[in-house]
Amino acid sequence: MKRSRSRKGAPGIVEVANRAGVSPATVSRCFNSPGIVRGETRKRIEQAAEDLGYIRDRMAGAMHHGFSGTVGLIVPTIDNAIFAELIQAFAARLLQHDQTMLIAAHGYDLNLETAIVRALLERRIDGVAMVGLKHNSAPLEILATRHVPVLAVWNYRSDSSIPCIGANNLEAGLGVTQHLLDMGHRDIALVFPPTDVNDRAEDRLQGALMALGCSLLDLPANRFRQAFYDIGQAKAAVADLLRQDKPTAIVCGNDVIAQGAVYACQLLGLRIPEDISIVGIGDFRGSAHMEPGLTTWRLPARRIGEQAADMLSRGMPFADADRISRVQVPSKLMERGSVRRLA
Amino acid sequence: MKRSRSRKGAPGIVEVANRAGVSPATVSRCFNSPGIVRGETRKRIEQAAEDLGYIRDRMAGAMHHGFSGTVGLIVPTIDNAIFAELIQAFAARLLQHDQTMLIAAHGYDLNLETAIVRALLERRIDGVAMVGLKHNSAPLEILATRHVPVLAVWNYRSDSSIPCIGANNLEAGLGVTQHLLDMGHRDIALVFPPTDVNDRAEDRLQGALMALGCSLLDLPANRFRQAFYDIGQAKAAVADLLRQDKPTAIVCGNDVIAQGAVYACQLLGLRIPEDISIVGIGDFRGSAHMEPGLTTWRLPARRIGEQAADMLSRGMPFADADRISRVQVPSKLMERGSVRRLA
DNA sequence: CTGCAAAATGAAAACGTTTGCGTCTTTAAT
DNA sequence: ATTAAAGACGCAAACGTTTTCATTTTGCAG
Repeated sequence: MKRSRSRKGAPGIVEVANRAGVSPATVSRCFNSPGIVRGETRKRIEQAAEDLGYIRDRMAGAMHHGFSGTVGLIVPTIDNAIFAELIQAFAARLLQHDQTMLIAAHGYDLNLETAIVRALLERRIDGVAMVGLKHNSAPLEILATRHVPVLAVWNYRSDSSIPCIGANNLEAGLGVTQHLLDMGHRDIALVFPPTDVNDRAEDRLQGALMALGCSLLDLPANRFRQAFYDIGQAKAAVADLLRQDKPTAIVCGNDVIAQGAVYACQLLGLRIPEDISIVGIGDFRGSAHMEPGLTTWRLPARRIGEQAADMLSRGMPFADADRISRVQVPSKLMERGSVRRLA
Repeated sequence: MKRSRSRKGAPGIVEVANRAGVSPATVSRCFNSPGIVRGETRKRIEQAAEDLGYIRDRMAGAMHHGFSGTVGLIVPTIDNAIFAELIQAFAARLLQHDQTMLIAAHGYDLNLETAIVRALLERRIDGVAMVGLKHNSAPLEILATRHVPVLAVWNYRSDSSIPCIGANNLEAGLGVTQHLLDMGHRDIALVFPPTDVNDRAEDRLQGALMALGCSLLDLPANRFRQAFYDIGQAKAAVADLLRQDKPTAIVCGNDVIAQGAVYACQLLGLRIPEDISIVGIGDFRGSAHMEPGLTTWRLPARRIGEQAADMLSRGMPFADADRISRVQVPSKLMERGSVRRLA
């Protein structure tokens, strides 16, 4: 039934060894610690490997020392501008470290994470990066049991229970809202996604409310809207918001929502920033080129991705029992044209 | 130096076997062909596996039958809306088949593909999907030698040399341009990326020229611009184009370029579609919600991704020497508001 | 030359599964 | 009840590396 793959044309380490006139052990050493084989021998081996088109089998190797050279990345979604830059940077940097990336998306369904973690573990990943600090305990426990390093990316909290690298999202929410206040805005609406499974949004919202000096409940009904990270949905939500009495500015949970907000304004014939100001969070690809350019909070996705890859590639001495390593990457306001200064 | 991972807490198949009072062989069978073990025995084994938190090691298994349960996906870029939907769909469907995805991007540098293919092969992928029909021979040969199934995704050509699944990009380029002609436009400009390493763009451009009934050389200097798939670059290119004598419509190589074109128009104060019409290709996430909605050619990314995953998961009997399977998925014009009918 | 430490290499035992080939039960047919 | 066929299961040999330990070679000082 299951026809076993005839690895006919694929030479193994022993074929290389034979051709080079050495033992398989030496060939293995030649690849893993080139320093300990004699120069001339190494030349011969490399030549033989080259001739035969040898490609090592890391799985076989992984059976011994347990390292597969592959790490996992778990994101809420790929189908979206949000994590694109992160994923790309992570993958690219990993490749430089001679590692590869196994990626999976759970679509903001944290329960799916358990299945995903299992699937990754079956492939013996050396470590895993997962977006966000909020996770079910099940997958975390499984990973802990196997001693697989876990790194939370994207968000930073000084009191996170797992190692993390990311920006301070509270600061982001606070920052953009404060900017609006600084520009003289007093009537500000908020458009955010549900925060129950999204700690990034949770922190941003909290930061925004902190700047506003009030709680969500204090907010007038028409100064808050919920929308997933989806342009169409955000557009609809904002359009609905704007059809009633308008605020002078809108804080969007991220740039995707901001994009939807911009479309909503265009739909209603409102000019930005003359009629209404908009700020986003994230500074995704393209946000700078919008008309007007979107004022937003820059989250250094590329840097986070690269550094996460570095951390996971190294011996990764983070989370050594008592000391959890937490890295906060700097983020900052990008002032562009979508905010108007009020008298 | 390299502290070997103490897989202390990780039970193997033999621990499960002991606890269930059977041999490892039976446990293995219980997972791979549940049908051939007695119901009562199976229950006991499953219980034991559950208790111990057993997670099978597919690498060990892969050493025998050669299948790792992982397939590769090679795309030009992740950092972009273009392939996001494809990647997401591919990964999600793969997960349903109990497979995982190893992904890598080459950034439109085909030479990098060889290194990527090697990296994937070292992990013993069961198959690989790569965007596009144009590839160097080196990676293709390595894959062929190893009998690893290859599937080109995204573009379709009836005469492709490797199995493929995708839309007919020539038809796409032809279709949007013809639509413009049908709407009365006669002065049309083209904005496309370099076509030397991008067969999708190549086909689209050819289709557009076909509709126009001329070659690229016949085109007036100010009716063609080159821009990579980057919003900022496209915006600049189109703005440059529009500052001189304006065409009545622009055909964009894809929706990313179209987005840049829209921003360029907004920058110059041109209204769409009153002052100028714009069409894209791709129908990416968000294109439908723009103001006005972008008229574009819908490439069913989700469907391509899912079907590609299905093909690669099955025994994949495509490319059986003489018979190369080529799947063309239907694509179509999405008429929205960015094109104006001319008198 | 001789002898010895250091360096280079080889032999073989892992690693955790799968699977072909037997053996021992069942079940069903006579 | 007897026997054959089918069904369950166990044994042990793979799979392609890495790594420990032992052995051989090399370099060098005496």
